[in-house]
Amino acid sequence: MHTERTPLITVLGHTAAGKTGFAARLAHRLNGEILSADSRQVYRGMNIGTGKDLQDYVVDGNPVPHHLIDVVDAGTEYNVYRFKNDFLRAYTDIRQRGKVPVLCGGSGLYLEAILRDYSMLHVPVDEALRADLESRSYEELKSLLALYGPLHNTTDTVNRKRLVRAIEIAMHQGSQETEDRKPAELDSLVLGIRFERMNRRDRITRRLEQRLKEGLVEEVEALHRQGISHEKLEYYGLEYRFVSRYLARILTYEEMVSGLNTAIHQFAKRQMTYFRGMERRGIDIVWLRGENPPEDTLERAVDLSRVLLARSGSVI
RNA sequence: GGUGCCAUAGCUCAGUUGGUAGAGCACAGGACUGAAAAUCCUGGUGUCCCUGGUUCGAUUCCUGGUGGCACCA
Repeated sequence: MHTERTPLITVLGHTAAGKTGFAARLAHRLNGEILSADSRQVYRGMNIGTGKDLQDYVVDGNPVPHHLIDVVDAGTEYNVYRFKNDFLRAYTDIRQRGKVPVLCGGSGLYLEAILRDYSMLHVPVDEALRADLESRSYEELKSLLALYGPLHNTTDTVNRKRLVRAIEIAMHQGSQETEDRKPAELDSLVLGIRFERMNRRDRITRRLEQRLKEGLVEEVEALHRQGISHEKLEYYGLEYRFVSRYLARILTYEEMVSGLNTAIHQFAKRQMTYFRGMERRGIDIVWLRGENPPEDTLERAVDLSRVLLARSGSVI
């Protein structure tokens, strides 16, 4: 049995780099389809705040098919495990139809889960276990997790919630054989779009102003009216967190805008740190300057993609 | 115009009984496998408003400016 290498083109970059429009144009040229790698855009009804620019998927009047957007209801939970499963299903589907898969997004963990093929088993919530762990102290939970060997995830011990989940996963893995699936190895091209720091900040600030004009506050208000609590809105992204605090009168309008702007700048910086980390862990990223003429950048990306597709025997 | 108070990091402010200074936020770097736009770690970036004086030494005390705030006219 030979190991087949299947192609995957990835477009990543910090927020407000114009990834979506770029990936859509690239996919359009390559007869491809987009797989979103955005941990926020999976939620239905969260549009302005997650930057779900659906019009960007239309290139010269032609809609480019996209996946992994609007896959769950707002207010429910989603995570990297579910993302990986959803990705594999969509990816297989795209390949079977002979299309070129283009992964596009800025959620570093989600991207890396695909590009480095994280192994993740299905581990259901164990209510009995959780109830049992409820009474344990933080230190007790920590030593309990330590019984299962070295930490798989170094951020497992940052709080109780993560500790409990880590123990749940560790116990589950101990109780069953390690998964022996052999995923098709990816033949990967990773393109990264980045702007210089000052330009990145300008773009973020301008886009935030734009989103406020488009009705960001009203969107969050509507979600809250539908029954998503302020407490929950804290976890659906920066826009929802800050606007929710404004609606709850914890922040003034001015504090909300400036605080949100700052938080997005910090997030973009963290994204870049994550991407550098991915490079250190062995993922090659071809960086494209956002400041360059878009046509030149697109042609370069098309050329690089064709080399990859020819190598993997795909016809375009 | 008079009197009083204030002036220290990008911002808000501590502090130095005279030995050139430190918090929060901002900012920078890093970590990252089931909430990842999450969570966490590290780092002080400075004409201490200007001028003259006292002093071995002044951001600190004193003189005179400048700017701000308050009160009185």
